[in-house]
Amino acid sequence: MAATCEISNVFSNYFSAMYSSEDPALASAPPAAAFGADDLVLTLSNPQMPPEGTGGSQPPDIAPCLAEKASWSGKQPQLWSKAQVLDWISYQVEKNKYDASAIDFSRCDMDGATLCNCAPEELRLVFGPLGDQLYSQLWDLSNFPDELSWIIELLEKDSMAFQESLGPFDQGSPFSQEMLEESRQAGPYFPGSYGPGALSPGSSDVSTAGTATSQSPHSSDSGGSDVDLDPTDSKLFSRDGFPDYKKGDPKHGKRKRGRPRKLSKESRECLEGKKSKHAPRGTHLWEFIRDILIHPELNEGLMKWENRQEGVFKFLRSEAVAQLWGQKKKNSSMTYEKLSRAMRYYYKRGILERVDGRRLVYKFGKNSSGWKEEEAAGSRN
DNA sequence: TGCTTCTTTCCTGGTT
DNA sequence: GAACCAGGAAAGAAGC
Repeated sequence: MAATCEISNVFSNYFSAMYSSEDPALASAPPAAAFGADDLVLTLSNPQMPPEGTGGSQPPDIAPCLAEKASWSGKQPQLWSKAQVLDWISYQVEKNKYDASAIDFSRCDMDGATLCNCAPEELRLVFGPLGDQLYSQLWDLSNFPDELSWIIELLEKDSMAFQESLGPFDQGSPFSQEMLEESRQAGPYFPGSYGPGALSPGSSDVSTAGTATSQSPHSSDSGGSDVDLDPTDSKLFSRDGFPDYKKGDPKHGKRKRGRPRKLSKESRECLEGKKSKHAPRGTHLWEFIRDILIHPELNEGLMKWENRQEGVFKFLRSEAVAQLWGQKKKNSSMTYEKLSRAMRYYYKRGILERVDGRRLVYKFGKNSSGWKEEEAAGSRN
């Protein structure tokens, strides 16, 4: 199915963007590259906001609430007016604390389409060092929201079919429903907008390499070795409103045990948008894991089946999966160690079974469902 | 309000 | 020594 292939490619890009900390281009890149991924994640969580809150000095849980909706946000850069282009440039200048005097404003009189057609060199000429940053941001704005919207559309259908096939048991497939629910708000849906009109990541000196190249996670992973995110490198998920105390703060000694206190109800509503009072719980780790596994076209390089019939699977990029889980649970400090602890609790409940002697390998138990081929197949028809 | 479930976090010790 | 695994303990979040 062609759509499946495209989803695969898109998610490869998406995951590469999120987990490409080992990408030399990204590793050596200035903060610009990191901003791209950061913005992407933030955009997913707070689509109604500009990629980053404009209230720089506000506390993280308040700032997004007060941020004024930018005129350019939620709109394809290609469609920006001249005024919106200027607005966006101002925003970037302010965000990066950039010296605006270095910008040749006489050459900024362009609309979005013109801006998008600029090569990185041209942007650098006009905006100086900020040019690379702008190019990177433009790439993200031009591509990711649309790609995700498109995936979301498809997965939503997939998820609905899956739930129908499973009946009442599986209300709330976390990967394909809740995650999509969160991601759906990423922005307006522009069918086919990442075609030829979009910025190309293929440019030679792409400072955006970290966010834009479509290097498959497989490429450096021949099965088993962990090419994971550094667990401490939580920048990707650092600005979606988590209280700072969640990150181990050496200045304040050890953290208390147990789950950190959540944001106030008001702050949460502000961050997440007004949701129904009784959102279904539905987000179970094992379901999340299962959904990654039964969507092989989406989980490239994250996990794999060792024995589909037996329900045996293996983590290939354990920390990446943990980060994804953490992102879903709005917990930037999630690690594979914590995730695996939760996994081990499933042994007692028969949701998972031990696989002795094999690292990173687990097996679905008799109390899990939805992973068997016939069940999963039902979700695709 | 209290109980229960499901994590999340921290920790120690063992294994690979 | 690093990464992973196992499991105890404590605690938060959310549903009932």
